[in-house]
Amino acid sequence: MPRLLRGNHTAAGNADLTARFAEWQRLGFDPTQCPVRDVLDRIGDKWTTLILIVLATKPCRFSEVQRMVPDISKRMLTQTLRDLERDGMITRHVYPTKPPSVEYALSPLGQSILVPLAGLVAWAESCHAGIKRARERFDAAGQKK
Amino acid sequence: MPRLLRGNHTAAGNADLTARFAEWQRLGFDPTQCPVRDVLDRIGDKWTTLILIVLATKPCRFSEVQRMVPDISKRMLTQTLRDLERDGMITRHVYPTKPPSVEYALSPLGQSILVPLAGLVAWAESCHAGIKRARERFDAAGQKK
DNA sequence: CCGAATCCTTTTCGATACTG
DNA sequence: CAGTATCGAAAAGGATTCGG
Repeated sequence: MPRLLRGNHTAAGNADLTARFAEWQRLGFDPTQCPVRDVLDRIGDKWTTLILIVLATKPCRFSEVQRMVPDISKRMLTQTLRDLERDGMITRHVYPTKPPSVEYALSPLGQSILVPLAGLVAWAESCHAGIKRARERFDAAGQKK
Repeated sequence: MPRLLRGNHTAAGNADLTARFAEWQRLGFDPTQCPVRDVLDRIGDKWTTLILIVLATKPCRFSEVQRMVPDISKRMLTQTLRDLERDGMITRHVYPTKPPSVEYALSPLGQSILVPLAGLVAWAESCHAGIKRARERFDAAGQKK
């Protein structure tokens, strides 16, 4: 197991999660009540995480973000930025120039999610090769059916 | 800021992410190449995380998992379990009884993702109230338009 | 009991055209 | 420049039925 993932957290992570599970179960996993559902639904969408990381490099204007994330459509960029603003993760400042320019930046809340996000990114990068190997094995075994 | 989120990781999380961003950008964010896309696409779906946490409490049979996660359909349970097995996150053992029983359990890889996941869960729980307040403020401000 | 197969609804996302 | 509005394709997800 990679160095980053060992240590005293291995057991703690498990214990924490299983302890809270009963509580979520009691609430019926209601997405409007369950923080985990709520947060995962957002960072699980196609662009949110990427935009957060872009804004982590520096505050950006609308079209700057679009240049940094080549494939995003204007529609999705607008929508994702507004959702992030609504959740208090980013700030939006309009400079009354002509034509107008708008700058987006991470709020303290947005900054703070980068920490657990970085943990997940580290896990993804260190385990991705293993996942791909597992997939190949699985698919190869399936062929023999 | 909650205790769990302070400390020497606050800056490191940011630096790590921005450093890697350039590399992902160079690869065109290809989902088949980018570990982060690949991992987030999975844990971002509706059931994967929940099932991982269920199996973290103990190995379970198919119908046990279904009982623990009330709203999941058989179709999605089957599919999510197979995807997790394919990625090497869980193991599947068939006991040749009659009728057959099948037991699912976390693999070491599946265990290891619980660590970064627990970090995200902790963040979600400690920040969810703030997010909800931000939403109310945003929506209230929007009314005045 | 475990799951495959089918059908259908909902959600998400992209393309395009238009506005202040 | 920074969006909005509308449309349609595609994917995800749910309900139901069937089979080993």
